[in-house]
Amino acid sequence: MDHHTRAPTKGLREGSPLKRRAILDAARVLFVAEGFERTSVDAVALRANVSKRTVYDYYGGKSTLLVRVVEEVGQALMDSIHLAIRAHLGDEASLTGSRELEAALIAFALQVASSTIESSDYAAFVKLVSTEGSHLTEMSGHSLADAPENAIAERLAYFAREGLLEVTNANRAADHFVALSFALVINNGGVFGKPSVPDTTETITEGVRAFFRAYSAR
Amino acid sequence: MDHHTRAPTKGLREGSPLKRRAILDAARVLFVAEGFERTSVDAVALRANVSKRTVYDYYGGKSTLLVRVVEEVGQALMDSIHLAIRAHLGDEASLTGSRELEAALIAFALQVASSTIESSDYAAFVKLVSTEGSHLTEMSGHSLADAPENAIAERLAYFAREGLLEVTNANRAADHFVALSFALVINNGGVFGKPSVPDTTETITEGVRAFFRAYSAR
DNA sequence: GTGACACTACACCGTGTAGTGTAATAAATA
DNA sequence: TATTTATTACACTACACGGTGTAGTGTCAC
Repeated sequence: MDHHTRAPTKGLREGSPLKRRAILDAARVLFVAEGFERTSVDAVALRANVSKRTVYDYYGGKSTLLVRVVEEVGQALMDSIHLAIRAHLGDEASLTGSRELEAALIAFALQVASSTIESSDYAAFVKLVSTEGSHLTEMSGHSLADAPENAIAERLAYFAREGLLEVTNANRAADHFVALSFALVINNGGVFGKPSVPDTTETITEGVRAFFRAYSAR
Repeated sequence: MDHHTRAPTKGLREGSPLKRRAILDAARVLFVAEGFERTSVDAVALRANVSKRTVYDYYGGKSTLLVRVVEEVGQALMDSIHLAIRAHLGDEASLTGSRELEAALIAFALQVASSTIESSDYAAFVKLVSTEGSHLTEMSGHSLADAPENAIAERLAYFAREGLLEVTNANRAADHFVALSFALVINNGGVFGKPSVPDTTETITEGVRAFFRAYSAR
């Protein structure tokens, strides 16, 4: 894993890793909870038990703080997905039958959902990115956007090659998979912000089942 | 800023319907394009060719303006959906075969998408609501949230009764329908804000096809 | 001690912006 | 024409917030 190693802005202080963490954590929580615009730098400093000046000395300003937060959470999501793929959808997995594959897909989606989405209001974070994303033109890791879906698409193509799925367009299939599982959990029950909060496990399970009905090789 | 929030119908001026429209239209366009926070009341007044004072005389303030905009667009969406349902999924429609139903579902989704979603960046509007929605606790018409999905669920249940679909939970099926069609168009290609902009028609068509594969009675 | 450094506390600036008060003016109405 | 009403133009308040400069304090190494 390559780290920054770069000088994005000048005259920043290195400081203690603990304070860096505290600031970044505070920023993430507040951005997610209140939104980027509504979160003041003072509030971040207060929550991190750090002076406002230190926030500016560590990170260059509010916008860079947002960039760092997005980078970090995006990376966490990607790691989580790759981990879950290795755990349930790897090449060596003995997914010989249709039932096994369905179960594996469900397990995969459940693991990703529980490890990242549910924790710390990941849902709100995605909204944050898609909303405040206009401030993120300078995202170093655009990999954030494509990587997850690409990874899933690659696996689906693999299972298609194995004769377990019927997939003509892997990327679209991946979009459908995400739409039926994670997306449903994130914006709860549809695009029109419903208030109902059904069981995440059930939502994911049924979503993946529907995906499987649509894409399994008969 | 924690003052009042209470003066919905008190001391407001009636004024001319034209100016009301102009103000509301300007607010809608700017809120959608720039976001609620980033839009100043001055900008709204400027765009509506009206003095800022008039904006405050007509509507009570910025937040009420947002509420009115959300109410209106939500209503437009609902009307559009009901219209499309009547046009393609009505009881009297001669949907005897499986192929006809699939085609009708596609036509329905395409009509809703083209009449509301594409026009005037409805996508951005949905994001606006889901983001600034915390300011909308006092939404008079909560019908905005439930109605669309409920209407779709009702139709799906009907087709299930007719033996054309296999649906155990109509509401969940409706969620899946929306997720595979409108939601995919709105947040383009997945939850992780992809930059790609494929054809809306193709996205909708393929999404509904996938839905049909998952829910058609074999 | 002395210096180098990290950090805080705090005052401060500039700016953007919600919201109000009011005088002047245009338009409708009597 | 006189009066009332709608609307504008504009000044003005209040305030939140991003960002900076700086004085002072604690800490550690030499």
